[in-house]
Amino acid sequence: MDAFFASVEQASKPSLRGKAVVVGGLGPRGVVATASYEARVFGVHSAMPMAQARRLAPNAAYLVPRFSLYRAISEQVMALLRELSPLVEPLSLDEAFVDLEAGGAAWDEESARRAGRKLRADIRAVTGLTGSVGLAASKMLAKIASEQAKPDGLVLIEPGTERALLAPMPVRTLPGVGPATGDHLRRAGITTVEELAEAGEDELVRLLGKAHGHALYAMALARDERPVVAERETKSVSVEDTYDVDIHDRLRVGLEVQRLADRCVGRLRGAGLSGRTIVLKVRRYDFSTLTRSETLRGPTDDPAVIREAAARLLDSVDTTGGVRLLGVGVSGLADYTQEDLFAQALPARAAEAPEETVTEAVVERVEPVERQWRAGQDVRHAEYGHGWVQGSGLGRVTVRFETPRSEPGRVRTFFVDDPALEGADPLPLVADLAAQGSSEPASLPKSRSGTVGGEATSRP
DNA sequence: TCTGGGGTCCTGTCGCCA
DNA sequence: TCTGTGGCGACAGGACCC
Repeated sequence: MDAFFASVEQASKPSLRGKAVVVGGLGPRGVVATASYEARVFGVHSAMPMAQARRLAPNAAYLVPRFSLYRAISEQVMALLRELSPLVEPLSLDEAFVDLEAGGAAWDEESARRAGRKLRADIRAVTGLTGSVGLAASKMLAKIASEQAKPDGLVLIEPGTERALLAPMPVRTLPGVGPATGDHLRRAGITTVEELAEAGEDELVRLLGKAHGHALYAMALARDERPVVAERETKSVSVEDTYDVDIHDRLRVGLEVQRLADRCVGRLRGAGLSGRTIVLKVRRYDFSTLTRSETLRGPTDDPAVIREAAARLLDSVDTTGGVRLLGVGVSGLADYTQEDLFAQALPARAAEAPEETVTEAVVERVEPVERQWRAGQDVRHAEYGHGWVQGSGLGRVTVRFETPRSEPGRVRTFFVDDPALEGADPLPLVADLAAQGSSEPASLPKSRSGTVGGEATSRP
């Protein structure tokens, strides 16, 4: 999908179409998640600190991400991809590999192009958004093709032309070559894919290590045999928070770690998982990051156990000077717990000690009660109808009243505690055919499994 | 300029054990 | 009994991706 988060916001907010839109964290330490193509003209791009983006594009619209909406749209697109093939590998909310051959959707160049064109049309019809398609004989090449196809295009890499195509490209084009590897290679005099291939496998292994060296040499020769894998097991679950201001108070640090442990357990349980290894992550005032981990004898999803482990790990960390980020994670996952095993062995004991208050403790902490209006949030006003928060401050909130299928709307300002104003669910971007003629208001699918797609591979 | 959040994978080191 | 070696799990850090 092209500039996915920003495109969704433009589709749901008519007044933002054709304008610079930046989606990301709006706090003092936020970064850009996605910038619309109009914002990219100013030099704004993903992962850039928000403060810098605001200097480059002061007149852009700055919005917080609405993940539940993106997820719902992602699921619609993933469903379209699964119509093409059972082998769909989601990479993120807005990208996926599809093995067209396995689904019988394509067997040569022409059929692949046809499938790609139809997919793009279907995505537009179902979501109102544009997606780009890269067609090639391997995942690496399909990915490169889809990058070339953006925005709103389709690129097919013809078999036999791969090496010639890759040769002049910068090494950074290849997946897995980031800033560090790119620098490393540049210092060794390697800047293009051709030079990578010429360097030879042994030299690359010497420079980058075994796994990376072999993999990169293969990619430089356009060799990539990795299959499209539909089901991937989760390996870890984690939550982390960056604080607007560094935390110095050791007591507060401890409390935050407990809170994060509870949130992590909430996620773990939500996924029906438990884990053996507890990981504490601390980013200090100077951005140095350290992790401490502890492996238990068996997997657990018990908040008390995970809180205690996280607290022990914190004991071994020096936080003088302040911390800017804390995180708690669990890995070594299983879909059962050590307690389950005990329960099987001792059914009588399990019955006499019913699950105590731990679950409540986890649930209770989730929702803050305070009323907050965040830029981009959907709202409904008793008199003016559906709109979105354009900004808030000084006890006022500014709302623009418009819907995905209306004309750009008017702006009105209210007191933040105006009783006529309430939070609302996002409206669908495209007229929902199923809901038309029914008394139910149109709404997005709440649960369907899957995620969004961009790349497709085929072996013509 | 001042760096999010959620992941995956790889490497080096250390201690234990056969 | 002593020494060497290799495998392996745990742990910490780093690179990368979206």
